[in-house]
Amino acid sequence: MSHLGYSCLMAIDRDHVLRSAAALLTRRSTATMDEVAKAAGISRATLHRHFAGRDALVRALEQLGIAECEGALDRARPEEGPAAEAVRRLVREIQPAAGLLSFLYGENQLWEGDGLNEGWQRLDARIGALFQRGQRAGEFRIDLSPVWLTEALYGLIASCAWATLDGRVASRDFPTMIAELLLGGALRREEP
Amino acid sequence: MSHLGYSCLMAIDRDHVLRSAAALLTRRSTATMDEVAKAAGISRATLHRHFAGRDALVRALEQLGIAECEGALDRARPEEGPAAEAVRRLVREIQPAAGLLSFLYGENQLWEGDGLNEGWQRLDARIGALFQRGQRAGEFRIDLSPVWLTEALYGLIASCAWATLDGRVASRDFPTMIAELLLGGALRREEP
DNA sequence: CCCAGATGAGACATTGACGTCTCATTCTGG
DNA sequence: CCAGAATGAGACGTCAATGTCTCATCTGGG
Repeated sequence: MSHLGYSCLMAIDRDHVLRSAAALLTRRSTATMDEVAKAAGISRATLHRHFAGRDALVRALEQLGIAECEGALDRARPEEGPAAEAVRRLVREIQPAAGLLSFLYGENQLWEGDGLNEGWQRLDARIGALFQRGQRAGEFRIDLSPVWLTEALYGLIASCAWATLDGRVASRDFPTMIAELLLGGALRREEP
Repeated sequence: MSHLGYSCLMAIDRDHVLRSAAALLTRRSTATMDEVAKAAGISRATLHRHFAGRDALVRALEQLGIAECEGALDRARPEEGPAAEAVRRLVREIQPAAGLLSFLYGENQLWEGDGLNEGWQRLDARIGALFQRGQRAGEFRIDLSPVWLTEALYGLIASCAWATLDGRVASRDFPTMIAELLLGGALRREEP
């Protein structure tokens, strides 16, 4: 029956190819299929055996990004403890996927059609619920909607990932910069 | 001598074409030269008489974006009064250019080469100076660098412009959402 | 050893966007 | 009204990326 599917060898390779592509496209989102193949250390023919075309590759990266986000969200335990601490945990857990996310964020092809992947909606709902929980608990202000806070979180992640690649922000500061700005803002807190 | 240049008529048209292109590319950043021409109500031939090619068009849009930002910065009087108020004025003044900026923000072609337009460096310096002024005055916290605050401002503008296009954020809330999040953060302030 | 599956290298056609060109038509200022 | 400038429509040619195909080679399990 093996003529119908792929051997187990291709499964592990596929993941490696996917991650190489993510790393490359994070830097140069317009990279050629040729460059993607080279970056993964395989030939263009083999790349096409894994992914039917560029579109399929981008869709697979989208799935990977969604899966990484959901994993990060799971590990962050968003229902547990103060909402602010949960946000800090989430940002910390999501950092490894930030590059991939910033690539996907700029891939308009994923957003303009009506075929919006429901994975993003699930994520939006879960992150929005976290912010809402913080509002209900009196931790977060209520004049910024959960939807906007979620959107702003994505935007800050993409910004910081890009600034990190350019060396304008140190990689080790990533979680602090995002979480502190998102939670506390630029204004200095009153002394207690 | 008119065979060497263009009549004054093309000058006003050029601006109209530029703004039509900005409006279209804000929505579909991969729009064709054909679509750009149609959106401006002119033929592709005429579009090429104004801009040598797609690259020239993008560069012209970059110049327009820089000019709009510098104008907004001038009108916001960043040296005047409390830094937080200056930031609020800046965000309000920059809103009309937000769509164009979010397009430019995603145009990697502008950033990856070493031919970075010095206009952006001027803007970075001016906005960074505003945040630094706030830090020196004790208004802003010092654990978030001016460079990062500037980057975050760009990111929030792009996020909010995009969310506005999709109807997830109301256009009239744009200045408040950005300025309040950037300045105050999501955490509820202590009652004084 | 042998063979099926996987790979690499490369040729090939296709496609979509781009840039250039021509020519008839329209507009405009004198 | 008229000459020159500007425009629209469209026909090309070009080019880079893509997707498909073939064939020689490699590899690992039986």
